[in-house]
Amino acid sequence: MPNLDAAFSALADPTRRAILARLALGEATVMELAKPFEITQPAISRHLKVLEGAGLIVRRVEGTKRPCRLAPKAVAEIDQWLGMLRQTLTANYNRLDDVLAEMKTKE
Amino acid sequence: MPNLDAAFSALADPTRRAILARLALGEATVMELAKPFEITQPAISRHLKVLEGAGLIVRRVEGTKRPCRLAPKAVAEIDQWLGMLRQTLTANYNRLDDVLAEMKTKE
DNA sequence: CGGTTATATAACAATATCGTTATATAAATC
DNA sequence: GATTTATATAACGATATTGTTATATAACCG
Repeated sequence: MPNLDAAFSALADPTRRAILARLALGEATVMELAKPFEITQPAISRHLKVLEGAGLIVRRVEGTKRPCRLAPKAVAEIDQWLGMLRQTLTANYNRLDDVLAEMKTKE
Repeated sequence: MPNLDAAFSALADPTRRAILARLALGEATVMELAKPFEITQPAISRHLKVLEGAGLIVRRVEGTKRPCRLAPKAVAEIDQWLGMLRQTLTANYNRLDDVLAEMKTKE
């Protein structure tokens, strides 16, 4: 069972999305991830903790460093949830719905 | 330019996700949406305001009622952003990454 | 018109979030 | 062994979020 609350909540922050975007290019250490931002290192550490807690990233220990990488599983789970809405988007009855709404408006 | 902050933030709440799930089945009024929940009507009204602010739903006026429906556009935009991560998930270099990580661990 | 129904808004308390600075820890290096 | 580097944690203030109750508004109904 994924924690969608935590996952979406984690994605709601632009700094965290930028971190994920960076990690999409491959593994990176905390300092590497912090560099592009103007916020302090502790702030980044906490963002990473949030991302880890949401299952969006995983970390390993390598000496003093803690390289981070994307966790495919969590992203897949978010994707799965969105799939439900996506289905509605593309379904025909959605267009029908639009038409009906249009008709009612004109009444 | 979509507001991903607002969109993901809106999705972070389970009540709001449930509302969206309900709307995926078709239009519904505020009262209809409120029924399954134990929270009060004003709370639902505010959740809807959040969803509307995030562009995830649209509302029309029909007498006293304000029927809500999913807004395809916002969902598509979220989807698009996630696409970036999805790509990483399925890409082969991700597996390569795993292998490299494995090697480093064993060193 | 008067009462009910559908919804919104304001005010408020409880809790969460985000950034900062200061400090801790542990590995790396000189 | 002392210093530097990489990262984490604690404490704190500012702001945001969520729910509640009370109340407003406007359409509907008899």
